[in-house]
Amino acid sequence: MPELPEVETTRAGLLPYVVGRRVTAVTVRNAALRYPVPRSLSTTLTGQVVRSVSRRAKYLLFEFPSGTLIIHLGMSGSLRIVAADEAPQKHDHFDMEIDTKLRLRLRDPRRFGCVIWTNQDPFRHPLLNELGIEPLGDQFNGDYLHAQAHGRKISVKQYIMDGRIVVGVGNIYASESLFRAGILPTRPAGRVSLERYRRLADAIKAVLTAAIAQGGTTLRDFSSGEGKPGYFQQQLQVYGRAAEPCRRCATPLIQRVIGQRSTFYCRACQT
DNA sequence: ACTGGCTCCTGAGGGC
DNA sequence: TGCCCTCAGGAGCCAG
Repeated sequence: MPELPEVETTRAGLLPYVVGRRVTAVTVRNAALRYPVPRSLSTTLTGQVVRSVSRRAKYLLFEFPSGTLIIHLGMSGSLRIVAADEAPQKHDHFDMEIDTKLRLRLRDPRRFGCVIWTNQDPFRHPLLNELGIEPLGDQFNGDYLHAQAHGRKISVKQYIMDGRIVVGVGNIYASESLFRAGILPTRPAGRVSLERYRRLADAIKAVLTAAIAQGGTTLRDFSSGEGKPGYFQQQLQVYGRAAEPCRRCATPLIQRVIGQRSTFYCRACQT
C-alpha cells in the first residue's frame, strides 16, 4: 500500500537485515512486472554485498559494488524479510536471498511495481532523472511550489501529485494536505497565492512526517507480519470519508474524481 | 510546454 | 452462492 511513508518505513525496516549482507541466491518467479525483470539478475547479484539501501521518490535503491537494484512497489507491492525456507505465496514474484538465511521477498498482486538493474548512476536512469524534489528536503517550500506553478492550469491537486514538481505526494496525502491547508483541490495551480502555498508545503511535510513516524510502529513485526499500518484509519481527516461530517465544521465531505483519481474535500473549509 | 486520457493487473466489495 | 460491475494507495506514455 505504498505511499511515500510506507516506502520509507519499508526502507528503514529492511536496512538492518540487508546492509552489509552478501546475496546468496536470486529467484524470479514471475518476471512480468511493469518492466520485465532481467533473467540475468541471479548471475549479476549473487556474491555481491549490499552497500546501502536508499530511497528516491518511491523508488528503493539497493546499492551494490557493480550497480544498483531499483525497486518500485507500484500500487500493491510489499517487501518483507522472510525465513529462507518460508513457502512463497501466489504473488511473491521475486526473492533475494541473503547470507543470513533470510530472504528479501517482493509480493505484488497487481504487478505495477518493478525490479530494475542499472550499472550506471541510478539518478541518471530515465525513470529517475527527471524527478522533482523531495518533499521532506529543505528545498521544498511554498516559494518553490508557487514559482513552479506560474501559469499552470491543472488543478492544484494534480499539480502536487506531479512527480516532476515534487515526488512522493500520493493520492491519499494529496487530499489530506489540501484539507489541512484549506485549499480546494480543484483550484488551478497557477491561482494559488504564495501564502497558501507556504501553508500547503508545511501541510505536506507535516502529514508525511507524521505518517512516517506512525509507520514505525508496524516495524516491530516487520519480518513476520502482514498487517496494515496502524495510522491508516485514525489520522485521515478526509480520505475515504465521503458524506461523513468534516471533523472541523461538520459539513458532509465531498468525493469527486479529479484527474482520474478519487479526491475528498470539505467545500466549506477549503476555498 | 501542457493537458487530459489511457494503460498495465488482480482482488475486494456491493448490488441483484 | 454466484455473477457482474466498480473501484483501488502509481505513474509512464501518448496524442492533441
